[in-house]
Amino acid sequence: MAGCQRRNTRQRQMVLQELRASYAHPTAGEIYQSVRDRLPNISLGTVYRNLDILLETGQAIRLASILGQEARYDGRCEPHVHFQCHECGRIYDLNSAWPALDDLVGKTLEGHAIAAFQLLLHGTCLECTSSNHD
Amino acid sequence: MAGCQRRNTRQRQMVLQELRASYAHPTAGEIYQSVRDRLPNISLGTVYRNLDILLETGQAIRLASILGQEARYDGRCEPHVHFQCHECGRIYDLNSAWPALDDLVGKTLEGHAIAAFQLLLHGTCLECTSSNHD
DNA sequence: ATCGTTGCAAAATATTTGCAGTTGA
DNA sequence: TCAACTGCAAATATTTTGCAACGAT
Repeated sequence: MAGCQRRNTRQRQMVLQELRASYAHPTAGEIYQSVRDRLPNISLGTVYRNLDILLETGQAIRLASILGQEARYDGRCEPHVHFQCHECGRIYDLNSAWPALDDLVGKTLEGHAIAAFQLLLHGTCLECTSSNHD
Repeated sequence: MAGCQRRNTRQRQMVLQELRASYAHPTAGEIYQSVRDRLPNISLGTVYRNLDILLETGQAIRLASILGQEARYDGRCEPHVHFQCHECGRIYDLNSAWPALDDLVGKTLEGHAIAAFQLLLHGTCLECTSSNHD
């Protein structure tokens, strides 16, 4: 399956478009719901299969979430840092630069060759902090 | 459930003991298998319920895994860095110090208050690199 | 025409929960 | 005692897969 000639199907286009349009780091189920507006017959299985292909081809990233167990996906592929709020569960992209982390890629640490990283910060997000003051 | 008087049951003791004894960042199912050697009647539901309590009381950490979908748990609670091998899936503790990260805790970044972090590096581990050379 | 892809439904995997009985403090 | 806890089994949630039909190239 890995070295085959991929086809550019409408289903795959829509999943990728949804991933790129959403800043919400959607789950497979959320992508499924959104895409159904335009492709009412798409199935959840197809969403999962396309997400796997997008991961394989480097067009998406699978996010490990500390909270919950549903995987989340991100169409932004440059290494970057995420913040997850432990009150509302939302995941935010952080735009600060992390030179120390970027430099790690390609190096070896304690014998292990580092190919990529994921830094997930968590705490209380701006919106939840504000609403806690109400 | 959060503010109640916890009981120190044998089941909870065993789950915690297993977490602290294992460097393998076990899944709930793996903990269940190990604990069954000493408590043959323990149920998987009890393992999950006790893991939740240990997370709540700060005696364990739930690891976000990039690979796979099963949650992994760690009895080491100081913030530290993990490395996951994308060939064998194993998770290793890294013992290097990360002052820049430790300093983040308690600060605010882009409006979000940071309480903790999880840095997960991935790539090929020492063992897989060696066996690739066979 | 070929073969990657799809929809569907069932299976597999992972986690949570209701309940009646048990047990630690 | 008695509320927290347990085992069990059923329910939920999440992801994967088999298969026959479909459709991009």
